[in-house]
Amino acid sequence: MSDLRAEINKLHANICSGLADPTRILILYTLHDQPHNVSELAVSLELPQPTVSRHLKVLRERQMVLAERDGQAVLYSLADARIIEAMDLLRAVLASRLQDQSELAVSVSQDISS
Amino acid sequence: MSDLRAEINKLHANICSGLADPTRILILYTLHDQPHNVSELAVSLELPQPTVSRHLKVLRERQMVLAERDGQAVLYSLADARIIEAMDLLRAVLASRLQDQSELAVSVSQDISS
DNA sequence: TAAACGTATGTGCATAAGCGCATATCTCAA
DNA sequence: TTGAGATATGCGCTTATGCACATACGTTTA
Repeated sequence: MSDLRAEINKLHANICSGLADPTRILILYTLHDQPHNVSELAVSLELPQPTVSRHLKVLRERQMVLAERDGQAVLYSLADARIIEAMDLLRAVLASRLQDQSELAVSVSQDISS
Repeated sequence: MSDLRAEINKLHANICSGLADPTRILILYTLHDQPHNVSELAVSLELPQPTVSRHLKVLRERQMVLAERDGQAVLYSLADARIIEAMDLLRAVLASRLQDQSELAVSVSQDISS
């Protein structure tokens, strides 16, 4: 494989690792609703402010969110709505998986009781 | 937030962490072309067989690939094409980002030379 | 300029991830 | 049933990630 492709895959993996945390997923969906500053997020997500700030740093470094100063606060917003689209697709994959499993569970319990 | 939502976000993050590695991205795109067994992947990706096997385990645990025995070999295939759709969307996000940066680079160099 | 507010980061710690190597396990054929 | 091929895993190591706490930094207002 070419070095260029390898480099692109690294960047791609880097974006994906931005998604690979439940708190950051929550932050991204929250910012998709509307922009928020750090302390708003900390309150509504019931997390310590430094924790939120650190997660936002991860997302900012990957340019998945935009940061804009607003007085003493910093307003964060989603950088690209396609990130949400991608997450929704993965949620759909997850939903199918869970449905398969629950159907399997039902058929197993029917099998046991017959 | 409800515990259920938190649990779903954990599962969601778990799937995303399956994508958060350049080698696994490569494997997923390769399996999207067509199913392959482990040693085929190891040869074509130029990686040690144990490395490929371990990455496949990660993907298998998350039910992102399917494994089917085929004689002595194990044939792996992509479990859900929407995984590729999601990755393509994230690649598009990445492409936009890189394009913005290159445009910025051009405008900076024009600015310097003027 | 000092105090107050909002945000970011340094530090220490615990846990998880990735890799290379050797080796165990499974499957088929002789 | 033994050997060869294909796949999976145990082990040791290094690096990366997430968190809590304290604290530093930046901005506004008094």
